[in-house]
Amino acid sequence: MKPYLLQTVKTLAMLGAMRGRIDLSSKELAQQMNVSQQTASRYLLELDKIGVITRELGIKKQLIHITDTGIKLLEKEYSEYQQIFEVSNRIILKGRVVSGLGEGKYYTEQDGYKSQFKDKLGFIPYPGTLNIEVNPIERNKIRLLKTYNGIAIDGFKTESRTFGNVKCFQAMVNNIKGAVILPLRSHYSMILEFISPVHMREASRLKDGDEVEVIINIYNEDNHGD
Amino acid sequence: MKPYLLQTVKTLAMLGAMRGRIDLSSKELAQQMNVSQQTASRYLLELDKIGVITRELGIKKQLIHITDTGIKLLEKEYSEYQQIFEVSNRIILKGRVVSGLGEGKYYTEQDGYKSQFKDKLGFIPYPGTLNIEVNPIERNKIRLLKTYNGIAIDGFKTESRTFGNVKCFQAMVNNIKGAVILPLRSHYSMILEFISPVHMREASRLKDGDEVEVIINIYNEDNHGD
DNA sequence: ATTACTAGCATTCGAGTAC
DNA sequence: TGTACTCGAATGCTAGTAA
Repeated sequence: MKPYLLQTVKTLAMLGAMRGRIDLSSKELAQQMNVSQQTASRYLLELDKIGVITRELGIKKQLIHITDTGIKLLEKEYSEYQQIFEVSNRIILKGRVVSGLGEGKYYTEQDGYKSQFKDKLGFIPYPGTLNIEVNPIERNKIRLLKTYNGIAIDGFKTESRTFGNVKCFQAMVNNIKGAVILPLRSHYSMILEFISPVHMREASRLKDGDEVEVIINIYNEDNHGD
Repeated sequence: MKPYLLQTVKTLAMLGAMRGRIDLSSKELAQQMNVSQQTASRYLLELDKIGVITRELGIKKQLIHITDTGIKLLEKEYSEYQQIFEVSNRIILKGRVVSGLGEGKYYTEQDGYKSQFKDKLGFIPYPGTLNIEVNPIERNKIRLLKTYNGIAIDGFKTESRTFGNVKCFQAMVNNIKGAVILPLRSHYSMILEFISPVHMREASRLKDGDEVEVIINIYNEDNHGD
């Protein structure tokens, strides 16, 4: 979608073309958008061609109506602005399912962690984590996520070794509730580890390379750490 | 504002550049926007030039942050989408009662305004205005409000000075009918001034810091100004 | 009145490439 | 790696104008 066409549909919507047909000449649209009459005319032709609006040419102006395709376009744009301004208590990011080294299973089976997961998250995770390689462009969101306190899971010691502190955030993948786990001290990683009461790869039919959306709950904005 | 630049700022905002600096290369932005690296680089240069973003060039990527100017741009766009989807003949917003500088009393006592209030609003306001500091998250609604014509109150001159044009909207606070007043030419303000036939602080037992809801009547959608 | 074509100018694009 | 310049091609713009 060309940006100027999107702006045109938006302008039409603001003039009421989403709710019904509006009487509009290319000259009027041109004035509204600060372009020439010819350009406005071309915009309308292009939008018509790609099925975003319907037109009926009258003897004078034209009757313009935004189609469902056009409405979907606007809704998508609107929801993106909502994400920018309103949905600040959660972070949404996309990534791909990848295979880990089996470490996730080892960690989630430790009683020291398991009991805390049950107490603080309300579920005992299925052994193993779903590793999600976050889309490179969204790694800034991981950095942002790390500034929130989240749910603290304390480290502990066993006879053989030490397990470090981690923090969790309630999260959702493919409509299944769970949590993402972040090690407190770690190098910068683009892999998110997701745990849930069920076996994700089975319940959600996920395999390596599948793209998933992770919705992470960060509770509130005052929850900043560090 | 060129449409493609607006889209660029929106993309940056979705990547978190409104909340803080984000690490981003022109190549990554290019992928996100489906343009070439060169074009993305130019977009960033243009946005920097017009003061919409700030950049810090690092050894690798660049640190990008959206300025207040850029945020205002996005807010304007967002409020226009709200207008499209939230069809309503009124704007509801919340704020807190704050103290003014006594100016409200001075203005509401001017005969030049008083007579027009009586004619056009149907009441003579109690001397003084109830100043309401609008909840920051709802400041976009004020911008939206400003795009409506409202009820025009003409400016006038006295021997000593000039009083500017203002516009009003019928409004309600704590179930008491009155109007909000907006100066026609003014910098961006988060303070709404509410007038009514009665002394609001007394009739409604309001004091500084109290939260109030303001319901503003904008009549109809064709009532746009400018 | 309109819409919208054509022609030519202006802007924008991306490949190549310097740094 | 990066950023960002040059420059030819592609796209977009408007004036003139036909219908």
